[in-house]
Amino acid sequence: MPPNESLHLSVDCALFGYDDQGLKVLLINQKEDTYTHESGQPMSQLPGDLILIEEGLHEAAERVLFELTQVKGVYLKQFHAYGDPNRVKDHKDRAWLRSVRTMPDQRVVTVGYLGLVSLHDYNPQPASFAGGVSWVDINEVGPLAFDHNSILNGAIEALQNQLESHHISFELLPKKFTLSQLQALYETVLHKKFDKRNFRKNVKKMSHVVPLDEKQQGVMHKPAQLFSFNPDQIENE
Amino acid sequence: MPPNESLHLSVDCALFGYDDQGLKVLLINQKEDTYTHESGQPMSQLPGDLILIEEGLHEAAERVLFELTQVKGVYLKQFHAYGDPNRVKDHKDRAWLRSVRTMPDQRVVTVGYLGLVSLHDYNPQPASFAGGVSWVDINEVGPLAFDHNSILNGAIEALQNQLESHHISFELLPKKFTLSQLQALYETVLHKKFDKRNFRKNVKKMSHVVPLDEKQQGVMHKPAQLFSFNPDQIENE
DNA sequence: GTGGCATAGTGTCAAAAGTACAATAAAGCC
DNA sequence: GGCTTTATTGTACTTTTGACACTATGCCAC
Repeated sequence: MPPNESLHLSVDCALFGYDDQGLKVLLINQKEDTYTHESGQPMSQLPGDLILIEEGLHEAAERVLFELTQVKGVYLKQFHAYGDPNRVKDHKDRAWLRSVRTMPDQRVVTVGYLGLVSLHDYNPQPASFAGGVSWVDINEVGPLAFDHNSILNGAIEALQNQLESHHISFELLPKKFTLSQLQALYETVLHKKFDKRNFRKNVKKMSHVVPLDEKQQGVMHKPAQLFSFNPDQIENE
Repeated sequence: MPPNESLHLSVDCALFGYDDQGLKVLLINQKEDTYTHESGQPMSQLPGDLILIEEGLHEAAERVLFELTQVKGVYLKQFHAYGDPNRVKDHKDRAWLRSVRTMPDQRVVTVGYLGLVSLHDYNPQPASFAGGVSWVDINEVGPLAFDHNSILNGAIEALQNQLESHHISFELLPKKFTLSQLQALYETVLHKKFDKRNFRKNVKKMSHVVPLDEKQQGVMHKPAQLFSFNPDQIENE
């Protein structure tokens, strides 16, 4: 009667990091010699883990990220569940699964979480992570383990959809930022150019973006005014 | 090492039906005498079931709905996964779980699916369903089992968000419909009034809403022109 | 067959939002 | 002081949105 007595559930996190060099995603490289592409390059994957029996989904995603980055309090949001019965049955993934799981043949359903961090203020260096973890530019992600390319694409789509509607851009920027930085973020994430004057006109209508009495320092050009986000101010918008 | 050896996974479906009387959701009443509210009213819930071990999530949702309504091919879309470790631990739900599950104490994570059917053309009568199934107006849904009220709210929100962006209104209307019906649908789902002339102006810009050479019949007033959706036409919009 | 009833159908004007576009200002460097 | 680099600002035009009220057509009752 319990038809899925031995089904496993995991979370996979697409953690996006942003800085002036662009939008990146955190990937893990497996060190197993056997777990490589045909070229011999190590296989990368999104950080993820089976959830613990007493742990909520969101909690599980927080744990996975904390174990890798030692960072707490990052923005995290569920975006989709992936449950194809064959999603962990691909030949390329079998050897590695056998080496790390006690039940490598179990079906695994996974819930995808989207995470956001700024790489400006505090930079969670790959060096501080468990070995084999790195930030990879979103445009340079190769083939990943399992169905992680699909999951990543789902995450990117969710990020794009939410950027404008959910006031989450500040999760990717330093606490104090310039309007040019904000514009560059929008252009990077949405793959689209904005007119500078029109963009600034729109920002001035957002009451949660507040100008500071402070200017950029140490740049060899006219310093820009700094702004910050005031999350309390997100009302009538 | 398998930390969730005995975790269960289910799907729950919020199937919405629409007709001139409004937007309704399909609910199941349990017949167990012990599974009631304090008032003695039977407890209602969203249709759902544990997924089978070789079955995809979407497939599982289709199966659950087919078993209840005998209808295939309804629009179905995943919207959120619910994984609170205590979501099936509430006192009110225990007795019923013990009566239908071999492992009633197992944690159950569920994936919510949103379904849409038109109650105009073909009406899946509750009578044709397994006993105790009924359409309940969306504004008259009482307390449901487990966390099904949250799930239903999530489904309503997803429906509202997708109505405008995803061209799904035709899933809720008869194949041939009037513009007044379309407008009433929007007003019901979005809880918002629209101006008749402006609404029609906008519809005329949607190339996938095509006018037919046919008029309403059997009404005791000026018959309206009929329209239909052409899904192929969904391009540049 | 006329008058009443119910819903269908239609256009204009003003306000708001969006879009295209270029010159001046301020800081660091040499 | 002149050069380089990025910041900052406004205007004219177009498009979209929003408010608003009367005529048309079919059925029914009398």
